[in-house]
Amino acid sequence: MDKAFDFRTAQTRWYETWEKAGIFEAQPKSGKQPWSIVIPPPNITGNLHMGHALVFTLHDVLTRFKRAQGFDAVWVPGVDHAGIATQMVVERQLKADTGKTRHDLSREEFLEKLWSWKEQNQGAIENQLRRMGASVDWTRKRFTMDPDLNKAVRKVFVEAYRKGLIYRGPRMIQWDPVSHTALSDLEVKYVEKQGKLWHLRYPLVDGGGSVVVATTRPETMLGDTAVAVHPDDARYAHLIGKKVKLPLTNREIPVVADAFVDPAFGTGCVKLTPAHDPNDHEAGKRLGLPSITVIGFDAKMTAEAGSDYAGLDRFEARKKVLADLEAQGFLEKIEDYTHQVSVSDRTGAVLEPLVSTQWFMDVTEAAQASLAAVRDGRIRFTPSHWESVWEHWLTNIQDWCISRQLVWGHRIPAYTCGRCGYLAVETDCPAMCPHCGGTTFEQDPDTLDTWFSSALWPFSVFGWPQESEDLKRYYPTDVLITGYDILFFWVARMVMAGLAQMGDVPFKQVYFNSLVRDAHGQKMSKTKGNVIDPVLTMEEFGTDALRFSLAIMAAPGTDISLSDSRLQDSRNFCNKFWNAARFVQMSLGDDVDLAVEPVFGEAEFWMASRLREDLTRVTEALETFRFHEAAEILYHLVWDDFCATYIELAKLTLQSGTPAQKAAILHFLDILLRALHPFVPFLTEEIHEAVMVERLPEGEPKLLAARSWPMADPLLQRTGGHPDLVPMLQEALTALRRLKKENGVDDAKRVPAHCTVKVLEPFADALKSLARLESLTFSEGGIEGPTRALAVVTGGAVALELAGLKDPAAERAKLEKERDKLQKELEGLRSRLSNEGFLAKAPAEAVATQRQQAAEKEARLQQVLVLLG
RNA sequence: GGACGCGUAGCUCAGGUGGUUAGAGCGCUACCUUGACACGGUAGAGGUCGUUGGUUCGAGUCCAUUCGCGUCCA
Repeated sequence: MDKAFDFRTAQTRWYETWEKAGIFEAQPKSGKQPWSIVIPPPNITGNLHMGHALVFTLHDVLTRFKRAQGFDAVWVPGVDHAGIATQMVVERQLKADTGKTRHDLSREEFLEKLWSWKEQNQGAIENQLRRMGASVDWTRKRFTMDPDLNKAVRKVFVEAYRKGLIYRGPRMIQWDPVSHTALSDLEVKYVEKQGKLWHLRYPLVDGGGSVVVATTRPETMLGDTAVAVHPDDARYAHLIGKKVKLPLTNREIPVVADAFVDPAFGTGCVKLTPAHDPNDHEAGKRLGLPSITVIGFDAKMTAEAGSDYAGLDRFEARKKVLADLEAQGFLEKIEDYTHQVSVSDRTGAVLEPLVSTQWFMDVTEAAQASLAAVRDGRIRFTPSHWESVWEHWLTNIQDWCISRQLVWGHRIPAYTCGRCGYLAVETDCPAMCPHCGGTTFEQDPDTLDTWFSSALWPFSVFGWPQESEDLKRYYPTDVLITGYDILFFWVARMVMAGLAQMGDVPFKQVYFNSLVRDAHGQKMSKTKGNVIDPVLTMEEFGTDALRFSLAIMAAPGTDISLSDSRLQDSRNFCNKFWNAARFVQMSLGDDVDLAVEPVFGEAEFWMASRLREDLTRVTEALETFRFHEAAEILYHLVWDDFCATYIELAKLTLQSGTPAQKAAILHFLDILLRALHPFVPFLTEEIHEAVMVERLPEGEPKLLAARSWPMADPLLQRTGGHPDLVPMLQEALTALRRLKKENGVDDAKRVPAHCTVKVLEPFADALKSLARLESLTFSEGGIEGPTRALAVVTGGAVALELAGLKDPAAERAKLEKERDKLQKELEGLRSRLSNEGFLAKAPAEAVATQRQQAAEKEARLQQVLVLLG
């Protein structure tokens, strides 16, 4: 083995081997208990970013863990067609390549471009998934627009339509005038902008003065159909029912009363533009006001806006309206004003609320069912506080606008008869119109919101609507791991769809992973330039180091601050483990293998107990999604217990021991390899090949990725020895080293030493070697002599013989200081133990702990007193 | 405006149902090229847990208040 772990070669070698061996494939016929998880399908436009790296790492840790535990574990991979994002990219490319827009192409031509782009780019994200080491079942790979998945989409759509849950009609929606499509409420983002609040004066028709309204969008005044005041607002009560003359038009509009008006905002009078504002739209419906559309789908003013404005862009129109109002004396005043502007989450375009005919889905019932599923625990969230967010959103849910004016996506299965106009909603185009017998149909040109197909993912990937074996076996899935940013977009819709179509939840657990931030806790963004690229990171530090860093920081509910120093630490950890394995390899001859029954000494009993305790905790941590805890336990188990303590103690045995004595360390390494593998698969497989493959018992898989979780290893069940001996040894060793350091003795200089902890006598050689002592004598009782440096340890004291000890008085002062400290601590413990409240109310366990503490302090204090004479 | 989250060593973070002298990694100090590892080893220093008040025998851990930061929803 090389002196250092070369991750570059390791991480390019193993993936293909694993894949070819079929280790990642589901085994539906195996008789094993199934365990399933589906990937949150990355966009085909996307490249691997740190968010993916985290999600995929956690998926893989869990999947490999479950597989090792003996489950038929399947992780289904796939990609999402990402409607708007993909179409934007391809449109941009089309423009760059040919100068054309999509409108210069026929639908079919444009679709062809989209598909060829998809074919070229899908591989990128898939290969990055491989580089991460993701143990997905490639034979079950899916794309959201695969024919089977399209069939699922059409079936769901048609059935919901027949139940009346999907309907088409005119409603106010958020319109993206750049992408030319409707959006759902969720795709709207509100950004704060510095704007103006313009106060406009509208004169009363009867000549009795005027009213002043305040607005952030003056161009919409051309579509005003009323002015509203609060019904209880005494200032304006006399105006209700009167009419005002709308400037720049020759229309007269009424002054109406409605409770939604906030008397404190602006002047307390608001203009109502039912065609261009959601609140005004609602008010307009309540009050029976007409709706005048003055801005069109192209974001330009319509003919309704009047000949002076028709054809102008909405922002141009704003300038002209303001200029005209000012010229005619209707502009009362202008204030600076910070307000929220709705923009497209995807394109950033300022949206226009417009009334438009779209397809909608009534999700009232589905929302209720989804609420119930979380309330009664059929689905559990980690962290659980997301349950309240879930409650809030689902109890205030609106119908979902599902149609998009895009080409890329699942085309809506609605067909209009060319002869009579009958609308047939069918999974396939009908041959004949049931109404008039016509045979020509035109399919609705629109496609469905991308999330409509994503919602079906947990069952469509398994072949639904076919009642496939996979579907029966792997649905519902066991866990969903995804970001909280798509709680509503995706998680909620999957739950709704799963309950509606399958009659069962799509997953039993949802783990919301954290956000990966930079070293200073800042959100990564291209504009800030603080993005850490996972691909580059894997090249610089290794895939295993990246995975381990992400896992050890993945505390539920807390964001991750990723830094080079953290990555270095993980890389160092990988190297540390590599070298421990290298040591084992170098120390063992061909006569030691895993078939050799190991003989245990004190150190081995101790190491076995450490493994037993910690692997129990790791197993539990993984089962409760406490990835950071599992990784940290393993880190210290490897570094502190195995490397720093056990290997050091084993060095003596390994020099002269029998094969049976040497076999222990091999078994321990084997257990650690299996436990670490889900986190650092490349490193461990590489070591496994170098050290274990030749030493495996008959019938054991040759690939670590196929081996079992080590909890059941018989070595872990062995108990015996003196459980505190090794920790006591460590304490004595540290004390001896400290005495050397404190007294300026060179590390390498060997000095005689003494120890009163009799039980450590069997470890005399180890102590001599590790503390670099010339000699070590044991006795019971006190230690005397002014030439000695002294230290109290559990069970006694240790001393160094120092002929030229500089300052015996200082040595004494040190002991006196320790005496005082112990006495003070004991005082605290005793006062607590004499507190009646504590004795009466604290649990017996807590009292016992305190008593034991006091006894230990007491014993230690006695030792100090003995040394002081 | 509503809801939620966060504020613990120089830095970045852990600290289920309250129970001793609050942990980790990095960084820092001193020493060490000792045959697994300098991507290493040895020994150390360093926080009283944002503020104030309360509950309790006992609070970083529960309640209230306040300040600062962040996210989501209107």
